[in-house]
Amino acid sequence: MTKKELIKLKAARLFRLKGYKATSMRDIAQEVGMEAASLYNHISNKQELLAELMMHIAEIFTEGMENILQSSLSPREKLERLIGLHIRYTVEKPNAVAIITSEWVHLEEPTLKEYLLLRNSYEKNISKIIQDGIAQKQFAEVDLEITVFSILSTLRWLYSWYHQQENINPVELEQRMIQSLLDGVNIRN
Amino acid sequence: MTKKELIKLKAARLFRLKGYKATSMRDIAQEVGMEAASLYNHISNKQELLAELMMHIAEIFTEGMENILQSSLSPREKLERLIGLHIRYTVEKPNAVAIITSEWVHLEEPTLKEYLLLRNSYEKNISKIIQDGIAQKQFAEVDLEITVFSILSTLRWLYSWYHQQENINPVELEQRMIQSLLDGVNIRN
DNA sequence: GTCTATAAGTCGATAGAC
DNA sequence: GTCTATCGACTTATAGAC
Repeated sequence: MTKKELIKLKAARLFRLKGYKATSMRDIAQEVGMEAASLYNHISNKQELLAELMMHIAEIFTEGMENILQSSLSPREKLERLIGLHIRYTVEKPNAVAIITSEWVHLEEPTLKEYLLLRNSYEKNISKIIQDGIAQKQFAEVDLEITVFSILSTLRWLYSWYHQQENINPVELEQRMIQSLLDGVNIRN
Repeated sequence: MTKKELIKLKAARLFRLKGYKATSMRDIAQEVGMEAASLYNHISNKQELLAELMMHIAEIFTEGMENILQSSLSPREKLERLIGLHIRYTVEKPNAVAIITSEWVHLEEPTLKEYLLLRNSYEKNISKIIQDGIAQKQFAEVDLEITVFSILSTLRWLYSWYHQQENINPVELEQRMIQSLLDGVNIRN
């Protein structure tokens, strides 16, 4: 791991715990074990840290979504994969997931615009999957807007719930979440 | 409206838009139409603004919950009332609802402890309602933890979705949300 | 009750020695 | 590549004139 990667790792944890604005370069430096001035030999400024952390995880989710969309899975299976995607990265990179959910307001232009573009298209893609599922009669005729919002809220804020659950198995969690979220969407028998 | 109420009103909007840490006393003063120093004739410090805004809305939700619990409604009706409660205050006080959801991390002790106490008991009460509904066979045997988390996520983050919907009728929204959230919980026919 | 002036501290970021 | 020293701007909050 390079020094820059270490700095980003420590910054991510602090941004998550205290928020971007409340985290100082001195805070980050202390975690890394150097003086604040030395950070600037590895990064150009504080905003760069936020931008790189955010765009990296945003691109991971975007790629995950593209893989799901390009597959020949059914809408139900696509939704299951999407839930799996969120659980995997919530467990693997909880800090990054927390930051992308809560700290994006502190992004400056032009990165803010780039992020919002990815975010919008991500939401539209979820909407499309559910719409397809309804059209193919795999899902009940639910309220599209509210269902998308509800699923997205649950997936986005999973990190805040997950980190206080200690002995939970990610694989088991995935099964429980799939069942819980899809039973509200799934066609009744 | 007193000057203090006006200050809290303007502060709430800025805390929501920019976050507590990124909002300066000068920002608030400018919105109110006075100098930053003059604010201190009406409030004692910045943290007091956050604490009063947060605890006021927290108590509103706590009282709403108590009214629901003390009623003789069925679990399903209680959950419907709870959804109505969140929609009402999301529409009436979107800034306060946003702040309680996103800015509570910046609360200082002892208010932080008080807030977390209310928050914990609120979550336990939702859990109790759903548990009762399952016991009375009004709800399906859903995964309790995940269902509570999912409903709470959806209700808490409603403000972020609502403020970008322009022509939505709160009464209609309530019906749509009740249907959407409860169909995932409700027993299948 | 509002203002100007300012205290006392923190912020992000840079300069330059080593 | 890390340090010390420091700049200049900004922060919350107070003192005191009016």
